Amino acid sequence: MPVRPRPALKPRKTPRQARSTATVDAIFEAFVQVLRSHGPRRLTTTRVAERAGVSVGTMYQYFPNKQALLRAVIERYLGEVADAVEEACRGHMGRPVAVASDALVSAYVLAKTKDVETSRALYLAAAEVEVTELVNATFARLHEATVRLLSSTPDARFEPVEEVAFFVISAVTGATRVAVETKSDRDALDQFRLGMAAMCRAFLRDAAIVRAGPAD
Amino acid sequence: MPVRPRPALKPRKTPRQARSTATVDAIFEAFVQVLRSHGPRRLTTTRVAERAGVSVGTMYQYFPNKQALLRAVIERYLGEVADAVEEACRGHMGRPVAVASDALVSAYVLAKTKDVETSRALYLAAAEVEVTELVNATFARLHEATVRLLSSTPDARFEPVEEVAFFVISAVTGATRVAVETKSDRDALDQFRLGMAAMCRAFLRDAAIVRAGPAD
Amino acid sequence: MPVRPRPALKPRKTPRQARSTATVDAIFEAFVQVLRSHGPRRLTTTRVAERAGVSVGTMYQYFPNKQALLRAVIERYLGEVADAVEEACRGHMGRPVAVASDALVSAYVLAKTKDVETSRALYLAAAEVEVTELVNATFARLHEATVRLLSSTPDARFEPVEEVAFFVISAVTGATRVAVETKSDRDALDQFRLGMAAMCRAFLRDAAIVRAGPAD
Amino acid sequence: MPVRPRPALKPRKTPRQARSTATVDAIFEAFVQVLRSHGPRRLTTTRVAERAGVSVGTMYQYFPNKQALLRAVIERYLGEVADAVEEACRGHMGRPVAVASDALVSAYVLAKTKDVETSRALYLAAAEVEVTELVNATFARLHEATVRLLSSTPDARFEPVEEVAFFVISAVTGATRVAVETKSDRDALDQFRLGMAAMCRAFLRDAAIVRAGPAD
DNA sequence: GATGAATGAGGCTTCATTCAT
DNA sequence: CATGAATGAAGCCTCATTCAT
Repeated sequence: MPVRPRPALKPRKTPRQARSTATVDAIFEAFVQVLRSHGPRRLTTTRVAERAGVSVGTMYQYFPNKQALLRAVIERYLGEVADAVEEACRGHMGRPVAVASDALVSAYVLAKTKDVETSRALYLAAAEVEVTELVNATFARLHEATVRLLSSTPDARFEPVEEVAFFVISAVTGATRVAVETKSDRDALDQFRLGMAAMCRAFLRDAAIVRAGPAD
Repeated sequence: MPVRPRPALKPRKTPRQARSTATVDAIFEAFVQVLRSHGPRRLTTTRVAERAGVSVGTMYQYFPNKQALLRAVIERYLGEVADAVEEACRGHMGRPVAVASDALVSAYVLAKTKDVETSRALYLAAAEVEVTELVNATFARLHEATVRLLSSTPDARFEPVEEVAFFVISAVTGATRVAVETKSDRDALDQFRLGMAAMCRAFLRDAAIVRAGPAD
Repeated sequence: MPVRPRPALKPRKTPRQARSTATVDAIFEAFVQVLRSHGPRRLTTTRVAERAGVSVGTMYQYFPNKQALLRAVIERYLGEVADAVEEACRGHMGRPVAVASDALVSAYVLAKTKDVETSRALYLAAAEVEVTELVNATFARLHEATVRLLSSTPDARFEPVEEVAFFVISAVTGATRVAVETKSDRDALDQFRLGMAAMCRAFLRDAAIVRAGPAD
Repeated sequence: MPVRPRPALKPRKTPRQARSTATVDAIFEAFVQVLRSHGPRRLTTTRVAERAGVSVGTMYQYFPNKQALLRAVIERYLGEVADAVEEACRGHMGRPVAVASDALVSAYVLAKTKDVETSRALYLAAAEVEVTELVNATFARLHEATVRLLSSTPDARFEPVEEVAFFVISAVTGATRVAVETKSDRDALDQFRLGMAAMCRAFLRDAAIVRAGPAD
């Protein structure tokens, strides 16, 4: 499995930045809206372009084909999520397990939950085969960050840390998916976040090999 | 067959049971195979019929349209999974939390893991809007069974059970999805099952309000 | 609109073959007509299907794509031409150069000239890259047949036959193309045929190394 | 520049001659290159402009549409060929048939053969309906020049000279096309030229009505 | 019943041409 | 004037569904 993010799918051209950024944003936004309102099978290039307020031709100037558009949308979205998690991990290296775990879970859930509707829509799009590698690569990023984080905790050691990290990430990403597809209101989602954090904390406490304290 | 009434999509006819059962089975099997080999977008009615060894016309005798076929396949599959979980729950009512939890998790993971390729394929098909309700209904069945199970444990009480159950089911189903999409070999999946069980056990131990023992 | 002729109350003699043959013929005919009336660039699958009286879908059941259709049309046409020439060659092995030459030229020109409009149209289609190999292969067949024919003449020998044959075939096919694109009426074309025969006769007489007669 | 008036498609503007000539040349060159590398169907205005190093907009300043560009390219090319042949004819008026014939054939074949790749490419482009008239007009120029040449030979007379000329031109142009599409290396093409000259000489010797010599 | 050829709407993509900058 | 982004008609092809045999 490829581990690192694919740089791929640049827009075909890079015209005046301002305009093109706006256009690309509009297309991304339209993509999500159409996905939401019509479902993945009725997500057509024409509909996206129309919704974005540009012609198909224009859209094809930015994305060489539908697949590329799909990948670009997913890539940006997953990239943001992974960025948020990585930053949280970097910011909590060396902290106690419970703190680090909470930070990790919170970062992920918040990122996914910031705009539930979008997250929900993109889960559907992520089922397409041409995007599997992107999903896997993102999972790998999350996994790696978690491994690093868990390796840095002063109060516990995990063995094998890769496996423990896999459980944490699987459970968090998987459960969050269910939550996003199930709940819409802020409160419920916040509550989910706290609950999920508790679950991971519990699991990690259990899985930990307690590190000998310096004293005694 | 699932316990609860199926709301929709009966075959149009019910002739000689033996033959029609065989045909429907062949179609279901073909559906999954085509899904696996061609992906959800190239899953066409013609291809499924061809693979199943019947004509499209015949297939339309059993399923009024492609959507109905999709729903029937997903329904049967999810039904089996939910059946397995419900049975496990029924079989472990009144047992200690740890035992009950392990049984629940194992039942689910085993059901999903019995035929990984099929499970993996159907995750893709389940992204279609027309099966969302089915997925939700199944989730509800799992949730309900879990609530019942957790309410029956003699050694612990959960408050609110619904929420605790939600976490367990979310984590288990979500993480299993990740595992199914990530791992293929039996050993890894068995190991995943044990790990997941451990995670839930830990969470439930933590979440439990210890019940007063009979003595005192 | 469906093409199907009402079979009336006759014994169904012609099951599948008849219908598909008729359809393929109709498509070929339509192809040529559209080519004639719209030119190669406006030769679209839709237009051909429409003209043939079938739906695009039906056309795609017979030909997997436009290219395949193009090749099939050209292949059938060039095949007939090459067949005619080969037969003429076979039928004149061992005859004197002048006779053999005339037979060869006549056979080719007649084949190309039988239906000038079609020949003219197909010259346009033959410019497409995906058909070059077919054209070359046909040229090779003609060349080979000519080589055999010229090698069999009792009254002359050619050295190297391959080259002499190349000139004959190049001139005949090339000039015929010009004639077909230039003239339409039977008389002019017949006259062209005779003139071309004369030209080749003259060339071959000149190129020949006279064979020693048996006597004297 | 050709002798006879060009009927169509002047550039829209005629500004600083130097620059526009250079631009037009670049466009023509690009046209041929794109034709060669992408084939006639993928010969797009954008690609040509890009290859020529100008913007599409600029190209449309010189040629009102793609068709006009196509015609201009073909016109220039065919014009050069016809010019070469006409000049050869003018230069050999009154010479003996064999000499005149050789000059004619050589001039044509050399012109077509000077840059085989270009000639080959342009044969493809010439299949478009909108250049038929150009091709015919060029053929007419060649035919006329040949008629004049054959009418000037002191040692032979042809009857009807138009028809004889038609055969010669048809065979030469047609066979040359085959040669250009078949052979690439200089030697083979030179050999073809000599062979073709021989063929025409033979034909004309045969077709000639010998002119009474001055004596007797 | 069973069959599968036929249908045609609709999806993706290209490219000649225009026009605001 | 030159530029090249934007346009959208039109091309190719797929596939769910029907219906005559």
